[in-house]
Amino acid sequence: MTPQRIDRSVLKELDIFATMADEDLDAVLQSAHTRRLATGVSVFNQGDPAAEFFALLHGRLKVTQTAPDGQQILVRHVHPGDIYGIAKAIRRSDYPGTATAVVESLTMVWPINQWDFLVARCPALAVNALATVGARLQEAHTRIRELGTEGVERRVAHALLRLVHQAGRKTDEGILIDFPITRLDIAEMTGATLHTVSRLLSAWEGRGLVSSSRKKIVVCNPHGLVALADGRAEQD
Amino acid sequence: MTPQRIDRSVLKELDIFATMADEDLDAVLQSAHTRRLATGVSVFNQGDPAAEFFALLHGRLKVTQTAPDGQQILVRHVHPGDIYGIAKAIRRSDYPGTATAVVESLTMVWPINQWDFLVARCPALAVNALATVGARLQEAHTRIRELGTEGVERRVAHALLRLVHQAGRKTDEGILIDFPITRLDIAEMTGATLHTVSRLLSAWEGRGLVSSSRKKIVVCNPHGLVALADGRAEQD
DNA sequence: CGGCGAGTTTGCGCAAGGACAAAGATGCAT
DNA sequence: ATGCATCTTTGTCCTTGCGCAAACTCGCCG
Repeated sequence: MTPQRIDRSVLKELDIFATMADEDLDAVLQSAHTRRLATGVSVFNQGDPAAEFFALLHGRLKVTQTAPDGQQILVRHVHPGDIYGIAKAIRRSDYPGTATAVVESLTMVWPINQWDFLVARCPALAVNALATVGARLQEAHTRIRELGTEGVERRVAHALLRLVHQAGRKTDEGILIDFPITRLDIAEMTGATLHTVSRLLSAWEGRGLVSSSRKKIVVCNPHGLVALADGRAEQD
Repeated sequence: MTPQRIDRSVLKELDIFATMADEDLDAVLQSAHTRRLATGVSVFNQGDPAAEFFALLHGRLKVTQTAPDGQQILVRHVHPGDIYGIAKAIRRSDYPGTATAVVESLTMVWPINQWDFLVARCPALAVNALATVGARLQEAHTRIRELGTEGVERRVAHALLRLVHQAGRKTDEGILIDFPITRLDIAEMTGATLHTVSRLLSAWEGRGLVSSSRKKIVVCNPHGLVALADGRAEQD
């Protein structure tokens, strides 16, 4: 499938471009192209020279980071409308993580040198990017606090609620996390082992809080999960 | 002591203003004033409406964040030359944490409404702030990785090395962390208890890695500490 | 349609480090 | 000078959740 024509209106969906004038949007479109991503394919790898930056149009990505000793964490998921891979904006010359499609996805791509050009032309871009990165920083601090002060059960509950917030879709059994996610993914998000996550989900399933199967999680009782996350013991 | 006259040259020391033209610097100075902070005094408190933003000239601050359940973490230290409290830049109307002077300090202060004004006048400000926040985000991810995958000993070793990097001063016994810091502070930086931190420092002191006393830590053998942080067992 | 690989479940034992407790140092304040 | 608040050390016990091991299930690919 050949890269398709993208319309200005698509860009306006992206927070980062939302405040830009039409002619600036056209300039942004000029230098962009799109790329299809099959499930499991990586957009960039940790350590690669940062040659491009991106915005996700459809699908989902996960961003992981691996330590020298091989230990891996899941940094965040990328959802439609998010920009990502903006290493240049934070003055890195390489990507600090690896971005991988967890479902078939479609992304916009810009050559990295366009960043400075676009920012010069439209300073609001830097301001918007600052807000985006700031929001990520706050979420990171929240995770640090959880990792430092809460037990595994509460951390996993928080992570699940965050996923519900980011990618929840109502169904008749409850709220579905609307992309494939494994026990290992959740373990890497929460600093647990996949074994512990599996045990927790089994226990919760028994209590009717969630309903899960292979790569799929439905939260049946969000209220109960919030109680768990807040550390209030569940009482039936 | 009355607020003293600040010179342009002072601003140029701050990363965030480093690239600005002289007349812009003067505009920045116009709206600024300075404030002395006695040890233990807070500059702003978590949840306060964000009315000002700041840059530290002398001294040290610590930024803490407290969860609803009272659990606290130490988010970071603020060093001379850092800007902080820029809630507005990341579109928050309140401060997400509390900043407290750990030694007598001197800070610059701007009314928050100056932020938009200054950014409009000098877009480089947003670009520089983006780089600063980006660097903090990367550090936060590193901490998340450590918290999720490493044991307490390695985490404390990493935290200590980071402190050495940020505020190390050579002395003849080794590298001194150049501001008062308690076991509890380190515990709140690493997700440990002050008891465990105390035990670790005692053990390390026995091995000649560090030398510590009340609110004071000297790293005697940085190389050995790096070995610990990397998870390579120490062999004498 | 059968096999294989990725993902999941579950059991068991153990170790890291937290909880609790109490005593000891240090230095500031009056 | 002395007393108190803050910070630190150390001991003992006990829980959390990880390590290891093994079986099981699902769905896809040939």
